[in-house]
Amino acid sequence: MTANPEAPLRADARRNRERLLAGAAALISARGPDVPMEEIAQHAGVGVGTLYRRFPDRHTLVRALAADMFRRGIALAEADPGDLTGWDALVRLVRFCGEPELGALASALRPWLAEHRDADEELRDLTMTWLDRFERTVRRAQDEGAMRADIGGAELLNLISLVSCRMPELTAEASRDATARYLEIVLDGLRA
Amino acid sequence: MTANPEAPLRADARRNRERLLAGAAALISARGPDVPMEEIAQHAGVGVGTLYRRFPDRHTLVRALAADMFRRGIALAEADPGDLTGWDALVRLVRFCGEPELGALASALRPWLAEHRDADEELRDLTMTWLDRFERTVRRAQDEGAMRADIGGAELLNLISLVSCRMPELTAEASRDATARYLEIVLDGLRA
DNA sequence: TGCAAGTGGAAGAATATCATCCGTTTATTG
DNA sequence: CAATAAACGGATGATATTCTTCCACTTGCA
Repeated sequence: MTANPEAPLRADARRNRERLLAGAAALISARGPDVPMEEIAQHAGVGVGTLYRRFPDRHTLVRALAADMFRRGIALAEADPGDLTGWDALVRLVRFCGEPELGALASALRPWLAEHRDADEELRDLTMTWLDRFERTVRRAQDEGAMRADIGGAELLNLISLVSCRMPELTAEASRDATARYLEIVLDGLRA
Repeated sequence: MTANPEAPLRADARRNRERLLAGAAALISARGPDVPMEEIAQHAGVGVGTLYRRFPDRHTLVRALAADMFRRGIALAEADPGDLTGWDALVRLVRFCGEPELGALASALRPWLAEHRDADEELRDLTMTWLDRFERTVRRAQDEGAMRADIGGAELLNLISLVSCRMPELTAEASRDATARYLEIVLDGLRA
């Protein structure tokens, strides 16, 4: 019990933590941030006790998911290979938002984020960084004249997140396919 | 107590019934089909007792909302003034789906409908009629060569409903405006 | 092999929602 | 203007759901 709070986790514990995060992301994408903690645990194949040891309450868990999501988006935006036009970089980014692990989760967390972002400095920072990276790409595409100028990055992001939501009445693959198709239409609508 | 179950309602009762339906539509659009019955009653300015007398359970209430919604959509599609091109008729229809009373409600009820439609003949009929009217317009626009041919009516309807959802973090008007803007982008993306 | 770290899941507490019931109020009718 | 049936409100007890803790048992690791 000398327990350093930052002590490295035992191997099995780390594995379970990953399973919990992945399972929670999938479940929350489909059913919103309020799915019972017990289901999240079951879905990850662990007991509730384990879930609560790793994430003392729902807020901590959801927060971790949101932070992860932003970091992946930011990383992708910053990994832009320099040889793309602004438009192509935007297409790349938008298509990536169609991936369930990013788009469907973002979609499910949108109301939760709107409510909790302001009270949490790290989340606020991540949001702003992500938005900034996205807007930068949008502006490049607009400056090239490839994209319509009457919509901003924040708004476009919102539209994408609406279209990327997991549709629970469809299978996971069908939902993902539908999202991809819808995003192509939106992209066509964005052309100048 | 000879009560004919079809007896005409007293004037105040009919008024309250309307208020309940309108309030429930708004509330459910914003927060889904599971909002507490008590809130629905409060929002309409009546007691729960009154709500339960008019709609013996939640299913009956939601069903009434859904049926109403379909009927309004069908009526609009059938009221198509003959002098429009297929494309213009489609635009008219899609824009109307942006109205909160139709689009946001449809959006909120989508999962509920997917689950309950099959067990309810009248709902199934209404769904099919509405879909048929919509598809007819879509096909007209496609036959004219004005609209891309790689998306069907059902799919387009689904896309519209995603974009038309009420965004609870925005005011009602802001949400409606955003939807309208998004629909214009989608419409541009639909052009052949 | 020893033991601290990790685990599962039963169980009690806390909360939220349902749905009924009945004393009171109101519209309607003659 | 009464008389009366219809409608109303909202307190209330029943139910269901979800949270969170706790501890006897298991397991990775030095």
